[in-house]
Amino acid sequence: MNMTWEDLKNQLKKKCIKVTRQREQLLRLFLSPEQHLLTAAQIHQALQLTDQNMNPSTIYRNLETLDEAGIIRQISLNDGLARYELVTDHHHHHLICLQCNRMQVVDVCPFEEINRFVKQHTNFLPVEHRFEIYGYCSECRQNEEEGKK
Amino acid sequence: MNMTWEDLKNQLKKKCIKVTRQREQLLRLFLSPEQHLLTAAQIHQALQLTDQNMNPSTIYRNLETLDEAGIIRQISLNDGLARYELVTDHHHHHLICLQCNRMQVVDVCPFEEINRFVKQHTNFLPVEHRFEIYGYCSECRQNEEEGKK
DNA sequence: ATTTGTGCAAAGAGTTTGCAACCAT
DNA sequence: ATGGTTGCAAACTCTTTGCACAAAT
Repeated sequence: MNMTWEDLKNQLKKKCIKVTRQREQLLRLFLSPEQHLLTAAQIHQALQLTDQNMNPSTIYRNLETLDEAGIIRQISLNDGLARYELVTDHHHHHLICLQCNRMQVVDVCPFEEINRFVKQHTNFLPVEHRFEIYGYCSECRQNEEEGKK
Repeated sequence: MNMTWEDLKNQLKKKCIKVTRQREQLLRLFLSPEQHLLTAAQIHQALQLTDQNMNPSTIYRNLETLDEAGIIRQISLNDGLARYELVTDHHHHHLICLQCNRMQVVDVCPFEEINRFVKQHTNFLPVEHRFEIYGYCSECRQNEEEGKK
């Protein structure tokens, strides 16, 4: 069900993108479930913590390459920083905590109804959409509660 | 129904933000219906076309001031540039053309149903949300059609 | 062997900040 | 009068680019 490094490696090969150490390190980050959605800076920092550090140029160039190849996809949230996530066939949206910025995935999608509405009431041709809900995650709500006691 | 410069001026006074020439010029841009959603660069350019030019620092500082005062609100779209719109009591979402980047407003909002779903199935407390649909506006679709003939 | 990718350094955008002069209240 | 606001210049952050060397196919 979940994607593995082997899956990603196959995608790279299929698209004639060379499998380098740097690309492996970068892509492996996205496989950890806690790190679905990463900025260039977070990637840079995460790699420094583990082993080698990767040059920012390399990170940016690879993010662009992988985005163009459809292996990852860019998403922008309210802070204006470019974030990336793996492309999967699993359609989803995000719940983003206003306090800790962690993100969880939610499977519900209102698009079909809206789509009908838009097609019926406007001349606009819908192609893709983004839907993000901002609020407070269970952990932050719990911490908040405990702080009050 | 639509907001006027007098309305905005009253909001500034109520919040003890001085009514300067620069702030009037900047806010008046948002009153034109074609210019709901503006980047700092678009503001800079628009003001140069009309009369005086405004220093970028002044634009950025005022966008921040007005955002904090709740008179305008920041929105980020897929290109990662910060955009601003007037805050109104009129809840809406955006249709953004992938070709010309123009934006139209749509009143339909799926949030209530999703809200129920999220509250029922997660521990997340929803506070606010964003929903943008990307596609092709009627004008661009028409131009495309005519290009084919 | 050839092509593509990497690190480094420098350059480029967009944005922020310190400071002196200016303006709204 | 005075406290907030502006313009200018410099600084800062994030990102991109040119080039020589290194690595993957």
